[in-house]
Amino acid sequence: MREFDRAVYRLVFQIPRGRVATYGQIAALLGYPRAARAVGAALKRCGPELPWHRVLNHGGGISLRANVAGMLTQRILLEREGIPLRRGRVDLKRHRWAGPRRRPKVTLPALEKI
DNA sequence: TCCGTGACACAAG
DNA sequence: CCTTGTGCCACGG
Repeated sequence: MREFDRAVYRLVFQIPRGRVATYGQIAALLGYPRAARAVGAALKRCGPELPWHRVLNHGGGISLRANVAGMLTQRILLEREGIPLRRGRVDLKRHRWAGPRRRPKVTLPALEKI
């Protein structure tokens, strides 16, 4: 297992139910803004425990071109968790994952007073 | 090590 | 809306 693949899986695993990300977004979040294709390649090799169906192409569509069964599967998995597809696309404006939450800084005003 | 292959992205026509 | 062409880069043979 390659480091890049592990990094992809680690991140994709964090995408919550009801949210989606794009291949390019995952790549960028990992620090490889031009490795979107490599993300797709990594997901092709991932196990079923990973929420791979939450990763879409730049237009919010499903990229499993030649795999009809896979496309249907991804669509079903998405709709099952409340992500609708209109004309074959997910509304990224509405469902895009914001990315992993960095640990909040602990400089709270309340603490300053103490 | 080199080379072809994409579950991509983006711009142009 | 297409469709094509180009850039990209990890992976596998």
